[in-house]
Amino acid sequence: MTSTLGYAILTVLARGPRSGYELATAMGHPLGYFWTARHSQIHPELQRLVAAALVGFEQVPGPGPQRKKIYSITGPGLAALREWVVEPPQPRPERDELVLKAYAAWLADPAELAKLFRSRLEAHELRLAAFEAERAAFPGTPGYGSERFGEYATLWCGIGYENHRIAWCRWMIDQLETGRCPDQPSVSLYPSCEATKPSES
Amino acid sequence: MTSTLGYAILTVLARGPRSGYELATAMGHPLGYFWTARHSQIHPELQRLVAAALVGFEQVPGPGPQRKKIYSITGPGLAALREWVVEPPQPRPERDELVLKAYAAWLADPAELAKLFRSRLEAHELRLAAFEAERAAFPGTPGYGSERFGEYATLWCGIGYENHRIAWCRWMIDQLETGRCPDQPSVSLYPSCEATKPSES
DNA sequence: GTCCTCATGTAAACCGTTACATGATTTC
DNA sequence: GAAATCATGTAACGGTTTACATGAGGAC
Repeated sequence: MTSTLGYAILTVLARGPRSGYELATAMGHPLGYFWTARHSQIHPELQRLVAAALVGFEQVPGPGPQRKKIYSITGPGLAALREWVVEPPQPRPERDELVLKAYAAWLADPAELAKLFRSRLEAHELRLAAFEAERAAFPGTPGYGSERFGEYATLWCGIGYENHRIAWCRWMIDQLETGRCPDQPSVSLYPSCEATKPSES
Repeated sequence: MTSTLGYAILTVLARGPRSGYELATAMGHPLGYFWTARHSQIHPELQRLVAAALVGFEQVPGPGPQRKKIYSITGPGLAALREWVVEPPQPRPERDELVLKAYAAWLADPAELAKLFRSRLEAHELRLAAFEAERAAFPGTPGYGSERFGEYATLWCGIGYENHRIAWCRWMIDQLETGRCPDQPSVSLYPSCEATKPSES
């Protein structure tokens, strides 16, 4: 029983031996799009994985008196990873601040909020373009037994997600820019002296 | 400067006064789809919000010697909330265990993994149906000045997300069930005695 | 009488981020 | 010589979950 971070590390190590530093940089691309960790989290976790014999390491003398450790997955580590992959993930609570802001949109200045969503839209469009370019680099769909299948599958997911977000941002911007503003409900404030409060628009 | 949880609470309180208990249950539906918190987190946060004068409360004697507190948003609280809504959200690192498992799919038994994705697909289809039913209950698109616009906008986002997930799960299942399994790359194990290791399929 | 809902809190543990701390190698 | 990169760790802090703790009211 390891934490999900442990399995994320094992997932990378199954692709080949890495140093702690390389693992930390691997948490950037493409892994960083669905799992991240800083080196300050990775090094202690590696120590735990070594203690659990899921991972081993070799001291590699780099140029000079460098104490570089190259970690590899062990047989038991690979077995644990294989088991974990097909287990249902424990549901994590969703926390999406942008959606929360959308939920509170009725309180905001629509022009200001549209500006925020336009900037988010741009970011999603940029990321989509990068993902599309990456997918174009694949000759075809890799088979599931191939290491590259994972990359392709997560890329597929990322492209779908970005498209969904782009559509939503566009819809939000459209609503905020061209939408009518029919009813302005009241906010009941504390101290509860005034029952209704007209909008300051 | 409050935490996002504080703004989530203010977002709910802007819709009307609530007790701490009601706030905790409000973190179920629909808020729970994009922000959650337990009562053990809500009560201390309410104390902080009261200390910051963003929120006030009235002791309401329920039936019997009940010490129930009804919280309301204050003028400064509403002002802070309005400012927060249009500020760009700080980017949170994505952590999606299912996508991580997809990244490690090449190690797994495809039939077992397909089973997992079928169960996830079912869950997304159920949630989509619930969302669609909710959207059908709206007479039309609420204007952005309406309190209900937030509900509609987040529902829109949720429906788009579920559709995206459903498409991805279906693609994954299709790949795992009908896909070919051409190349089986090796895993370099520790101790590094064997360079290649054929698959146990 | 027992269980469920309403109601409010605290404490311990865990996960993750930021900051602190060190030091060699390479590039400009 | 300064800065960037490679390299490994620890400490403090903040946010979140789980568990502990209590108690009234209503339904069965």
